[in-house]
Amino acid sequence: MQIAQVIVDIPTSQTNNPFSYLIPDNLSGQVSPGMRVQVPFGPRKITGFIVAITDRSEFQGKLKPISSLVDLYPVINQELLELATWMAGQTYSFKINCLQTMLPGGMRTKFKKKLIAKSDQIRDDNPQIFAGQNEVDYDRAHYSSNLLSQILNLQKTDQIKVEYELTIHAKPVMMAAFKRQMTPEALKAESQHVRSNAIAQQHLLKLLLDHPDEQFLQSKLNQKGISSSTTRVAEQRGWIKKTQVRQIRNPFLRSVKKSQPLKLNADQQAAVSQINSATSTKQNQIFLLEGVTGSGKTEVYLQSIAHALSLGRTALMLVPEITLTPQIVGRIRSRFGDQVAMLHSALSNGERFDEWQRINSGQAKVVVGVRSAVFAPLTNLGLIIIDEEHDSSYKQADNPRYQTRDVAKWRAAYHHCPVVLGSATPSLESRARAMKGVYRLLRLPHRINRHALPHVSIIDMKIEMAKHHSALSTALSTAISDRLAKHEQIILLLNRRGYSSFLMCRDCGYVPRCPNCDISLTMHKDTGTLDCHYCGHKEPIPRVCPQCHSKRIGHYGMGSQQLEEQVKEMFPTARVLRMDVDTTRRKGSHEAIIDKFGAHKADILLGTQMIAKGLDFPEVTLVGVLNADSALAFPDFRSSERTFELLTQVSGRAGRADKTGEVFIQTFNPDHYAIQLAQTQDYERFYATEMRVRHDGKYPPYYFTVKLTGSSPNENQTAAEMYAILNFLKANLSKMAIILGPTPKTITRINNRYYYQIIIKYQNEPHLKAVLDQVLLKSQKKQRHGLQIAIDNEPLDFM
DNA sequence: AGCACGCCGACT
DNA sequence: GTCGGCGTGCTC
Repeated sequence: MQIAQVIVDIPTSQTNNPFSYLIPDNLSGQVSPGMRVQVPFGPRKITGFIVAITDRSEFQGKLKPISSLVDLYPVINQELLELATWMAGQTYSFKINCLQTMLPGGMRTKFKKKLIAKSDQIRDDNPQIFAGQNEVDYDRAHYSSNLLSQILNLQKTDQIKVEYELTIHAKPVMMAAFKRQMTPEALKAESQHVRSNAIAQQHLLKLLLDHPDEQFLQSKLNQKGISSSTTRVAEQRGWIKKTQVRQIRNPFLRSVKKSQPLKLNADQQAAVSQINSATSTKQNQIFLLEGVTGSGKTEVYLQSIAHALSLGRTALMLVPEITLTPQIVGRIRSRFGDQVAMLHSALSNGERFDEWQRINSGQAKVVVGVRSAVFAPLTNLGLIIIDEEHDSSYKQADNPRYQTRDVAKWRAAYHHCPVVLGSATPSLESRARAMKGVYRLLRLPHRINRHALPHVSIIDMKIEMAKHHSALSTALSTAISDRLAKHEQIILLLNRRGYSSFLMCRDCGYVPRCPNCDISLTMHKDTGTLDCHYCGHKEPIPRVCPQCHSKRIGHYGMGSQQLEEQVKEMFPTARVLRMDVDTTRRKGSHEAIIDKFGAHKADILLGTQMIAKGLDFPEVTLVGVLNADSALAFPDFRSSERTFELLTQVSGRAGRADKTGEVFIQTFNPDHYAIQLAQTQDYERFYATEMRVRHDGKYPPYYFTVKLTGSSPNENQTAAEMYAILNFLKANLSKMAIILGPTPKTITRINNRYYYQIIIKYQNEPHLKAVLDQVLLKSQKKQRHGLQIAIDNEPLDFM
């Protein structure tokens, strides 16, 4: 007897091990590992993933059979099944969550529970439940406890039936298609009978006679003026036969011209040949490709991918979330054409599903995508590239909290292929590994065509603010006027959305705060609301101070909206474009703004971080960073690294073509090393300085770290539980482990939950994994009291 | 997750 | 005496 081992869709530690189910005769031979199935689980039906098929089970009790199949083919291959097991352990999360993360959104299953009255009498006797319908959706939240017990009773007395309806959002698009049914002779005869003014019918007959073996899509026929009503008539008369054809949605909006490999300089050539030789010899080598902006990293990627393809293998290229702009995808597609699949968050569920299908079926050989694309079901991988490897979007913020780099390394080890980590400003972790020889360092120290780096000036805003209260320093506004006069373009960067403006009463100092979170509300002039960026709470902007009724309540701080207004006021003739979370929310608007600015239909582009990365505008000769320190102000050990990265990156935006660029960095900390060293783009000295800071502070990469966050609606309970965990950790870890906390988080209350955290820093703790697994297990029992524990292995920040 | 079983307070 | 509160454990 064949038995399926199933990871069921119930996120608890008890279900981290598979449950055994019998494979019924009617399904035998059809099931294989990686398929999803519907199984009985207690009184309910749920979905699960088959992870193995065995001929015996450890389980002593009676086995139930699988109810039905969700998939007709495996959606998770053997490699990814193994990866899920590793990842669950690595990230302290449940296997089921890892498996689900690997599938494109929209392929996830949802159950709808339905109540069905067994007779009209029963329906009419229970109007509160059925409201005259024979079948209703069951929604627990909508029923009173009285009604719930009533439903339970009806169920026990077998008067109603409960059904579980499975829904999957992503479905293939089917399109009607038609094939000739009659012989050409018969069709000719038909055309005699058709009225001469039935133009569409005549047209269709002619098409069928001219192309007797073609399959006509309805969409194609529509273009020729043959509507579905015509085809319906034709079908009735037996001219044609209707079938359904699967359509692949095409997320690539524009076609691209084919491009040829560029000539490499010596450094690029050296990098490409080392990577290619690792691919050829199936070496699981990790490369750190360090190259300043404009040094031609992308061409190295492209030629390494080409080599992997030439060996009949596939390639995966990962890019940061906001970088996946048409500019980059276009370059990849122009080289590799339709072999490229793209996976990113701007795709609709349907588009993502279709792209995933093209990968799973082996049609697509190159995948370009964001974080989650690291799970692309490519087989026979020959190369994995992670561009801008230091980028924070590679770490998933919620469960499973995986680091894309680590998943990529696991997959590369599985496939015996190289990984290329590329960056102008590598993370300290990666660079330190390269120095130790764990990774191989490849360098591209020169800008292509020997363009000079832009001239960077640092402006001390302490001095500026003593003179005036404008967001733009005198030097920067003079430079803007100058560029506007020369018809050159300008980028203004406002660091961080959180720096946006808030409301304050000038008489009593009252600041409106979120009722659910410990944070002040942010002003949004366009919607006329005060918003909380943590829980989404919104309220209207008050005209008078709610506390002292003064009318002198106004905004403080500088958001991108205010900046836009100020810039327009100062330079009334300039065409200004703003790009931030608010203006790019709509699908395609990000692209539209980039296109517009690229076509020089605007003079000034202002916005947040998202304009700093990956964009290439040759006409930009001036970049202004308005508040370089706001990242520095964060109470976190990575804030210097973040600041240096950002400043280096934006500076690279200026003067890429034949015009030399100029960069102004406005700051209140002109002497800070992250700002000083960004001025000269001196990564080497930054690395050395920052490593010393990390060493002295016992931070990564010198120490490994784990962050434990506990939260509950009751602050005292949260604190008490975290102290209990602290004691448990102290008792079970070595004396060498550094345990910090518990401390309330920077924003202690979010959505009426109180957050406390413990940080563990360690160099060698062989039992850590086992100890933390126990913490997690114990906390499961306490979850009923509202306590939640999250374990973040190697967190990006300590906040 | 959700449902059943089990042990203590206010009701016909 | 019982109905029902929700605290605990299990689901192949």
